[in-house]
Amino acid sequence: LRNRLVSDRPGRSRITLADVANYAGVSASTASRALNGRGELSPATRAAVLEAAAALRFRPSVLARSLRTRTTFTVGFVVPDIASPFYAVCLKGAQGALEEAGYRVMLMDSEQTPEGEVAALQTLLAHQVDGLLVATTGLSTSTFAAVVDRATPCVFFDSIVPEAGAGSVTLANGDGIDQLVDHLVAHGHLRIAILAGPQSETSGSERLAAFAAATRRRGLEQDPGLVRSCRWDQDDGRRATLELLELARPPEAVVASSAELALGCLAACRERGVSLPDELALVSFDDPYFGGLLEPSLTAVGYDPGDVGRAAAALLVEAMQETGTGTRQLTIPVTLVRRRSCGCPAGVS
Amino acid sequence: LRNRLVSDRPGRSRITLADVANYAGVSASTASRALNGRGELSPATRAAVLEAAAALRFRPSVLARSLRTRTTFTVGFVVPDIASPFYAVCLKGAQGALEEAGYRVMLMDSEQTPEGEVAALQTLLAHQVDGLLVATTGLSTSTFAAVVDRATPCVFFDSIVPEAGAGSVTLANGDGIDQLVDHLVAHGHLRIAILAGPQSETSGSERLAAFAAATRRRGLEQDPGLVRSCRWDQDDGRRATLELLELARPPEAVVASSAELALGCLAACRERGVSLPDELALVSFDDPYFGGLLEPSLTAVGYDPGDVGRAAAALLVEAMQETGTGTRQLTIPVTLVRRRSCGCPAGVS
DNA sequence: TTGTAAGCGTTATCAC
DNA sequence: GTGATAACGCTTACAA
Repeated sequence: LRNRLVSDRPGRSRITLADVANYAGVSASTASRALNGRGELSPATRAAVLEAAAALRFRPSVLARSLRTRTTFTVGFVVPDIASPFYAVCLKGAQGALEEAGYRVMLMDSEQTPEGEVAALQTLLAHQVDGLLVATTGLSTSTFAAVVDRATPCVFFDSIVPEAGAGSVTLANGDGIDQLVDHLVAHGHLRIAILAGPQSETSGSERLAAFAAATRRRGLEQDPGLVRSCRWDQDDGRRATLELLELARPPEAVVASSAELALGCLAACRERGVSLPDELALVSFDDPYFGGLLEPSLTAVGYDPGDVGRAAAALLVEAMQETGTGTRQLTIPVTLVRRRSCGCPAGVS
Repeated sequence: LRNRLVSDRPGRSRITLADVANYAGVSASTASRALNGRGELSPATRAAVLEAAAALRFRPSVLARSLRTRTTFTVGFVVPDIASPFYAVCLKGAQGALEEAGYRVMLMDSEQTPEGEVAALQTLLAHQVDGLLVATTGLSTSTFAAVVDRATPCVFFDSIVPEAGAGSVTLANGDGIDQLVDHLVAHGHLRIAILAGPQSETSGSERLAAFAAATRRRGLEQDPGLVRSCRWDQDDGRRATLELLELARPPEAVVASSAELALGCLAACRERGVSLPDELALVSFDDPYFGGLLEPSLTAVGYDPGDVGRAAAALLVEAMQETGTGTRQLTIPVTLVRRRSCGCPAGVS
């Protein structure tokens, strides 16, 4: 095992396994085995290779390895809008869990459109990602199937494609809305409006459906004018609230389907001089981290979006490792945080 | 050019260029040329290849291509905490600009530690990213140089490594702090404290330095006890504020170096029953999107973090395409938004 | 225990 | 114009 000089590498950009092997005086395959701890080989050779690799500061080419092994240890992450705190925190949770399992994440933003989402999935598949984590904007089962082959496991979170993927993680949308409506009823409200999100997304439609069911069950007023479906953005919430306030008979209370929509509602009320919670009660699905510092402080059902990301990542890792496990559905629970926007006195929570 | 039957593909996972060539009745090299529009070839062959590719739903292997061409069209994005709205929005801006230029982004979270950052950079380099976008936690020039080879262009944003990289994008930290201090002085405050961020990061140290210079220039009180350096988290801001409030002579006003720190200050004041802005004035570097809805609404210098990401991405794309351009420094301007936490009357802005 | 050789799916350099 | 052929840097039978 003589260390050959590491000469004749003119401008060659990268140190390769061959260089290491050469330096250690062994063949490339032996070097590979030593580095990966596969196969039996003499402690001496192993040590020599390891030393060579260290001396040369060898960094294996992930590309070459992936091409050969047909696995990239990369997962694709697709969300409608990464600037949204919810998705950003999901991403952080997922990234942490994936990193721990040895996976890297490639991020794509679908810009809230199905076309963007399809493009994102195609790009990711062209990169041969080992798995997919997606919060869909509402792809159909058939569209999804046409784009993503069965071989690449996919876990949906927040918003799902029916009968597709290796699993899904969603929030307890129904339970959360129930708690919100119940709480408003406890405050004596009978005429409650909802700021609903996009109906193409699971969390939009499930929350609206739960609202309809809950208000019916409670015998509350059923006025179609009280249901406003819009996108998740703050300004959409603002506009929808403005419309509600202009109704001949405005609502007594509003359920916002997300923190952004609640903020929009707050903004609209401030604009119109409507005082919360006296003239209008407000509760929200999503408890933003500054919820307690708003005026009035926000009553909401909360949860940790990081849990959603972590759970989805865990499911995906499982699906990527064990082949052909049945699809699993997880639900992340939510809990009510009572503050002042609903009409509760200060200092309750 | 007879279309050969596409048979004998048993369980072969992927459709390759060879399949397309075979289907079109040409060689792999011709197929490659047709698909990439390189070299001259007869319109008929080109059409045949394109048709074959479409018929077979051919998706070239990015891996193989990258291995061969030595370019991945992937850039690495490293931030201390992707759950932070600032970085999330930067990411979105950068991602959009990069996507447009044909690049994908691989995300790494350094978890606010130098070790995490080094590991992230190494992973990214092992993936042969074409470029790097990093918000450093404060790596030294030498550490950075030891990890990242000169061949991979790197653009820093928000926080930089001195004398390294192909460029940088920072906020107008000095100007922003000046505006904040000037405004508090205009309100008549002489004893002003600062909630400073980590001094290892550019935006932490520049803001503190600017604060020291501005207060000195204005002849304000220079009390070391009024300077609190901590991490960016809300709870750190809360704790630091609590300490300030317990001083024998508490400050009349506070400059928070970030939105998170301002929220922490708000929380601390609420806890202690200190009323803003009467007992303590507060201004902040960073205008969070809900700044107008807080109680009191927050006076702050604002900017669009997306601009930071977009600018950094533009610089990087330039650096990746033209070789050896000199390093460029960009500064994103900030503007003062007057609301109520500073002592201004309602409805100013 | 170690080496040889084939191959992963492309692109590039030559000939023809 | 088009087709062999040789890399790109790695892993893995199969031999030795």
